[in-house]
Amino acid sequence: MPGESTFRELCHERGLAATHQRQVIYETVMALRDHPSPELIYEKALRRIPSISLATVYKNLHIFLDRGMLQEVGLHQGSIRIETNRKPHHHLVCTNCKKIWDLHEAALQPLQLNKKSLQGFKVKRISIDVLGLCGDCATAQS
Amino acid sequence: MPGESTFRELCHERGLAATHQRQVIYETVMALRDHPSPELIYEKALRRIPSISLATVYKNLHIFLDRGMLQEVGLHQGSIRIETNRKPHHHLVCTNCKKIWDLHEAALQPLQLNKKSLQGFKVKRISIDVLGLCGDCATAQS
DNA sequence: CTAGATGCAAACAGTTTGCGTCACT
DNA sequence: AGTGACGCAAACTGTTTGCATCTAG
Repeated sequence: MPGESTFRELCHERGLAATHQRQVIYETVMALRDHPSPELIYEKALRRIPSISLATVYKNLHIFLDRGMLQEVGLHQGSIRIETNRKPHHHLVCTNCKKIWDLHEAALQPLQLNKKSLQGFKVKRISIDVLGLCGDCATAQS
Repeated sequence: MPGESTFRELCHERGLAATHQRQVIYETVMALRDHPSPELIYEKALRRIPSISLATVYKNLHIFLDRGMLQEVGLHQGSIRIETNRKPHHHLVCTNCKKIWDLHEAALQPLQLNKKSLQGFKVKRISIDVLGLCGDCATAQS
């Protein structure tokens, strides 16, 4: 079972115990699409571990984010959102209805940073959000 | 008094009553630097209107954001943050200590969007966050 | 065996809402 | 005069914490 060994490795590399809850939370996120909230991840995980608690989901999501096993989407709307698209990409965010669409990286010209302005900052990734009105909201407002 | 007439105009153009509270909240934000939270804006506004309420600050910040009189920063850390830098710019965000620095637009090469991938989306602005470790956190972690 | 993980419930922080009163226009 | 804004307090939502119990290593 390659999936399981991969998860155990991910944990061991980081000094984390490979618990059942941890694995279910991780697999649950990996199986989702879009930008799920902790609450949604909790609901899905409940189906596999009826006794799992929301606090455990929160604790582990933070651990996964801190250790770089998961990424968070930058734009909030009241709750944390987890990135499930593992390909590099950015977001189209409707400022009216708050929906988020993925923009494949190729839709944006590659970005170059002026190293001098970074002043010792160690860049890990660049998050780009294109803000505006989606088709539906644009027509509704006009 | 040019400042006042500008604010009244801004309100009237949007069909908003130009109340004293509204003006103080707006001027308070304009006088701040960085990315103030509603709580901080409230504290500053209290000095000019001791009876102002936090709810009024929240209600008006949302109105200002909706009407495009103010902008919000994309990365959250538990509370909304208001943009006070009116020049186009982006952010350097430390994923460890959560501090935010402004990056003048010139530090990034201009970005071009592939129109085809936008599918009717009406772009208003592009928010870019460069995520990583700041100098202090990078040395502390190594 | 022991450090660290879990589950529960209570606590919190930030934000929103309902409603009676007040103030722009 | 009438619509919309204010201030207060209570309600909510999302998240975190403390602690007793359990489990992976």
